[in-house]
Amino acid sequence: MEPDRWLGLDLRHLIALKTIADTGSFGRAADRLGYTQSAISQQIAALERVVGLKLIDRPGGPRPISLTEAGQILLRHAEAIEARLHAAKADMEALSAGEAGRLRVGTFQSAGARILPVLLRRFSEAHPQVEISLQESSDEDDLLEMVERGELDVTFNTLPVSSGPFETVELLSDPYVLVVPAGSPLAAATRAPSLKEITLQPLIGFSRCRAMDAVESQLTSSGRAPNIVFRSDNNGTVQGLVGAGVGVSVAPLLTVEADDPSVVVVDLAGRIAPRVIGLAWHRDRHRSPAADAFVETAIAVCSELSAASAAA
Amino acid sequence: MEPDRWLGLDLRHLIALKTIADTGSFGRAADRLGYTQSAISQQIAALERVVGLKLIDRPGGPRPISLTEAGQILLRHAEAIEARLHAAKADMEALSAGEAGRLRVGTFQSAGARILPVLLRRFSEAHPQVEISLQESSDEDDLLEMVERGELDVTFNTLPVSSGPFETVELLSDPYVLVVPAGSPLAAATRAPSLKEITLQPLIGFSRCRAMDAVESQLTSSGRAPNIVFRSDNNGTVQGLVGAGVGVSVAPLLTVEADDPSVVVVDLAGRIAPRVIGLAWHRDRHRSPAADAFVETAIAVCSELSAASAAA
DNA sequence: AGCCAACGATCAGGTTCCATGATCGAAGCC
DNA sequence: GGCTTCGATCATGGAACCTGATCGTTGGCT
Repeated sequence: MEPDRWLGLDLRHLIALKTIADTGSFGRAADRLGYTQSAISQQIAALERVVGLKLIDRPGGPRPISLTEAGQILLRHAEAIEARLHAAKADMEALSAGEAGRLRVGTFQSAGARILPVLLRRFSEAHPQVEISLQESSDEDDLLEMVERGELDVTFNTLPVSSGPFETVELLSDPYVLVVPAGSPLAAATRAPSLKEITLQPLIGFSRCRAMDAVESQLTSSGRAPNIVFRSDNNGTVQGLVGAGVGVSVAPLLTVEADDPSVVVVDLAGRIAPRVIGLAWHRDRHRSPAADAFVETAIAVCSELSAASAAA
Repeated sequence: MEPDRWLGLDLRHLIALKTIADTGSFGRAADRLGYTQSAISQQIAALERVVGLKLIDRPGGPRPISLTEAGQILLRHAEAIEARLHAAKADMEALSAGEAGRLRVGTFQSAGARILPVLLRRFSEAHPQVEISLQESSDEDDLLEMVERGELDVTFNTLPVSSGPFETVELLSDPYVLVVPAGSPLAAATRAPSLKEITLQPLIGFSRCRAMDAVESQLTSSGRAPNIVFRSDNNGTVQGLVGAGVGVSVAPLLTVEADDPSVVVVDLAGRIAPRVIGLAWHRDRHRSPAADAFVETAIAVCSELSAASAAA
């Protein structure tokens, strides 16, 4: 049996290829990786011998290098192998931490505000030895990238998630409502405002994210782009500006403080598709018993939250 | 920036882990890989230092070794990384072959008999420089494994395919029919026989495969297991035995030689779900222009076959 | 044309790690 | 106790990675 030279391939050579592609030069890749340019040159030469193809065009002199087609194709594989290695590393670290280990959870504000308090209390009662660490971002795709790099074990996200090595479970549907200042003509209306009517108002929006883009896309399909006058990451800020009369807001129901007398919440009667909140984790990773339990608890909590809001 | 010791991980060490798991001992893994037992011992020790966990329990003396939980989890990652490397290797080899290269296609008999002649003629007229190499198997999952290992570029298969890193496209629906001996009472019946009636007959079956299992499962759901008296890989054999009066056969329409006067083809009126034939390829692999063209041509050919059989 | 800068390739040599072959330690069996 | 089976460890040679110096190519400027 002849040894397969591919098995002798050095993972560091794949990382060198990736860093060259990223930085655009052998020298800058060497700086970033803490090698000399000579080492990088030799690594790529070794990789080319394994692969049997030229991976990088070197025109000579000060002209910039470029990846060949083979180089570009191999780069995709290199990135996937690196990601898989991150997943393996994350699994080993989680196992090292053991049953009393940490569960690293990603969250964004509106999911955090309503689901997490109940969920964390319920979960911690059942698993007091498990430490939860939370990472918040206003960008769901940021959280997914962290899951992919093994930096988070599980994250809240809006579904469907961006494509990638993820598995998800749906937790709840969160309908969009129109938040208007108390005393606004829209507050007294007896029917849901049309999308076009909403676009005629100054709009207080949330920071750009996949869910927000979907809302704005739906508003735009009414024939007029929404007039966003302000964006914030912060639920309270958005609602405060509405109450102060600066504008109205299309907001997920979960983000709205219902007791606030300065605003009125107007049902949109399904004119905007509801936001679906779920949990996502890395498809390739081993699921620890703690992660399993966290997901199960989240499903139960949100089922109760949904039932409670259907009864109200 | 501290170098990540995971990047120094040697792929051969992952393969050692996999082979130990497979063979159940360091010594046999060494034999299989062409190393000494000492090398294997040191490879696993090095891997355990990288990972930070014990991967294999060595009870000592002649007692068998076993993988720890960490070992089992890492094994899954090792297998995925190896598969990805195979995909990369296959892509590089395909690129080496260039535009005039080979396209390795997997097929099974019934797809082969009816689709391939037209398809190959059409494709070769349009791409005379591309050499097609065919690999036939009666087991669709066998073909999928070869796609996964990079040994095939694309394969015919019944959909949906087994889970794995595949992408598929649907080509056509192939209804199951009952093939009975000419002169059989079932040949003269004016309505489609029930599944139970079919299970009362001696049945000539095809070799076990996912599609065949699905048929047998549907027959069994009528309350009685099918009475399989003979199995064959070969369409002609099956039909010959039916014509000789040995039994009847539930066969995909595409496999049936319609001109044979010794048998009668009975429509089953949808009592058995039709077999869906498609093409599958490796999700992680680069798709060559030749592979793209082959898929497009297959779609066109099968669209015409379906239209022709709807008109007949 | 000569000089300089930017860039990657190659060389010589030191260090690290992989693999072999021999030996040791553990455990079961007769 | 002796033998067998099995993996660990040791000593050593060879291969490959990495550094630092030098070489070759190219473009731009004077």
